[in-house]
Amino acid sequence: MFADVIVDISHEKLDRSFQYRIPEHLQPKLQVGMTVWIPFGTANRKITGYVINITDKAAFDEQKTKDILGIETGIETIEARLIALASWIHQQYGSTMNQALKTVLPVKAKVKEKQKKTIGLAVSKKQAEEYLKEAQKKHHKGRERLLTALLEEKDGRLDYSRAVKELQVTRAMLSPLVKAGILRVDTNRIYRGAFGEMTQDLIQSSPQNPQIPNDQQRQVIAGIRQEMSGKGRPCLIRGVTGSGKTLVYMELIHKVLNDNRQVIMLIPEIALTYQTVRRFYEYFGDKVSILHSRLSQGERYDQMEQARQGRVQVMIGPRSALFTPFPNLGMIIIDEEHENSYKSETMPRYHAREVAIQRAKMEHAQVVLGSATPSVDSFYKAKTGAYALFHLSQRFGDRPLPKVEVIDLRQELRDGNRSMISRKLEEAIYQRLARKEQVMLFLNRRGYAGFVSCRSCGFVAKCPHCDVSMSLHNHSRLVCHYCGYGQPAYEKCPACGSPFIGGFKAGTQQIEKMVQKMFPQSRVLRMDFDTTRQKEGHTQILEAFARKEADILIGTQMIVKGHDFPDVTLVGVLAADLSLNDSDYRSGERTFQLLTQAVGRAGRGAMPGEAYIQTYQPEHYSIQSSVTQDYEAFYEEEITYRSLMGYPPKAEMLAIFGGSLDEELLDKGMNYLKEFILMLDKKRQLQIVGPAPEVVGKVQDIYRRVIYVKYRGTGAKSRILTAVKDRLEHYIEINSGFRNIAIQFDFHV
DNA sequence: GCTATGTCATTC
DNA sequence: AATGACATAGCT
Repeated sequence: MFADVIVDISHEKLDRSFQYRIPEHLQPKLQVGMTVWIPFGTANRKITGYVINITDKAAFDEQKTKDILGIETGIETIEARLIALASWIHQQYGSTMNQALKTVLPVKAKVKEKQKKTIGLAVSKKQAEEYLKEAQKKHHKGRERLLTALLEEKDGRLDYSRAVKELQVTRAMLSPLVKAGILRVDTNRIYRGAFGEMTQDLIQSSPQNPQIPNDQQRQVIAGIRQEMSGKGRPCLIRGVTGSGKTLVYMELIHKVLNDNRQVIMLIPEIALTYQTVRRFYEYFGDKVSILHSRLSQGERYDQMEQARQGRVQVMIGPRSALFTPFPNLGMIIIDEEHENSYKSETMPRYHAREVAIQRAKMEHAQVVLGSATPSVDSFYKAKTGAYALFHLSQRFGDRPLPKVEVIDLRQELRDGNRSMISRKLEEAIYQRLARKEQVMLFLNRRGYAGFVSCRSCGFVAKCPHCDVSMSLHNHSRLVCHYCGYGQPAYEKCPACGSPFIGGFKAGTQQIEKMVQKMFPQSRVLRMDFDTTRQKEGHTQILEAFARKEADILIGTQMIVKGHDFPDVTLVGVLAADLSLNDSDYRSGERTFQLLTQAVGRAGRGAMPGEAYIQTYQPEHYSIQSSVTQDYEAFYEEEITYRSLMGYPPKAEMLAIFGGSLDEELLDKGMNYLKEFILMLDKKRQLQIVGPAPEVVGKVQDIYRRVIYVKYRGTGAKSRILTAVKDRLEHYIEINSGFRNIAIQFDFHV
């Protein structure tokens, strides 16, 4: 018998399985998913590996096949399923198997003591100085660098990895010195500190009487139960804000727990507030455990271990909670499923929603998605019957929606008001201040706002081929980040001739200054990256605002997610255009979601709320439908646009990112890739867009380019783009020209 | 011709 | 990632 083993060394060249013989005494015990000790390399050094397959067929020269040394115990069969999931992620998203394993098995960081290598002098300082002089005479530059550095250190020793990096010390220059007895290389183990303590105060809160679901909630619960015993499709709940999705989740969880199965509930990190957590503790007591980003590796492992041993049954947390090793997983809930924090931005670039659906399929569990503003992708799947769709339309206590008004900033300009705050909004803020109510001013900026627009008529410079906003480069050229199309910047608006055309600049700091000046007697808080840098800065500001230590809160995305402020009766969106004109085909979708959330912040308490949306494009459907809070209307417009332009979900799209220090090399490489895809695509089924500079074209001296490959038509049957990705990976591997280019793949389906 | 250093292929 | 084999530049 043989076992295919993945070695525990992260390097692309080792990112495949190696076959080992299973010694007879291990044959009854060894299973797929287990961790084993194996001899590796010419020196047969002892390392760990993961068994991903067991077979009786030799796939390698039997003469050279080595034996498995032993099984690493303490890691059970739940891992086997997770390793299978890692394998799916590896295939689907084109990461290395190791990267996939690392995301799926956080366990690995366990007690694995780190080894630290140091270089030290084996002779006295005086002698070392002699050697240094000798080295200088002989022009042994490497030795000179190393010896000088060692003599400068107090204790005469250097960190091995640092020496390699900073002094370019190589093995070749080190080994003769060690042999000659001048230097010594020592390895000593360093152990991790003890596990931190979990906050205990929550656990003390006693179970509360659960709320009773209303008719509509009961219907949804029954509907999902029915789907579970039938087709078991993923269920999407579209529930307007305040319709009580959480209660539905809790009831569903309760029923799954009764079947002796466990539940994973994903929520965006930012929504992981004390209130949410508390509510679950009150209902489920210590059956619930929470993962969050402030947990250390050890604490994280501790939580996972509790889940494995069945000491907790519900795991709540962000993306990474998806990989909780429950023995009998029954349900995965993804709240706020449209949030883009569910998308990983590092390899493997997986989407938690897709991985959740795959894991659920493999473990026969149910997926439940919930959102007030579902992603276009998910709603499309629900419309086409791939998902089951449910609605929650009744707001708690029949509270009315806030009154929403759109303010045309073009008109403001015509009337001579050139500030960022319209007269109407100014007036409304005055009223709230007088009534001692609170105001939130929202700047829906997202990263870079490099777009160009006309403040007089609302014209936005868009790419003629891709219909997304172009970005201004060096104040002189407009560039499309999808296809690379470029043109000189406008001096006058091509639509109305106005000279008021240019880049859009607006920062929270300027707004703060202006508001402070406009309302000198008011207390203003600002929340953005700068003010939340320090740990807990985030919650500190929100808590201060909740305690009414300020009248006006100014901020970006972070202020509109998840937090309830009962005394906020006015929300102002300062420039809806900022997210509307992201150079991305999803900017309309994101704007609708952000506006809906922002509007929902007004009037959460007893007093009715009001919202003002300022914009230069009042007629845009994303803005119009957020006024009426009409998701379906928005969806219909958006899906028409996606269909027309060939964007997901109406088409499949593969993004190929390239990064390199050498711009020329990068451009050459990316063009080669394009040629290669064209050559593969004999039937002309694919559309290749780019290469183009990424939105942020250069980061830390690394130039970045992107190519998009579109395939019109969707469905699991079409594995065309995956095939393209596999061929590209191979092509990149065998061509040495790509050695200094980092390539990443990302699917938009 | 020797030594220090760089580069490359190999790992079941 | 770590190792041994091989290549090459600069010295004696």
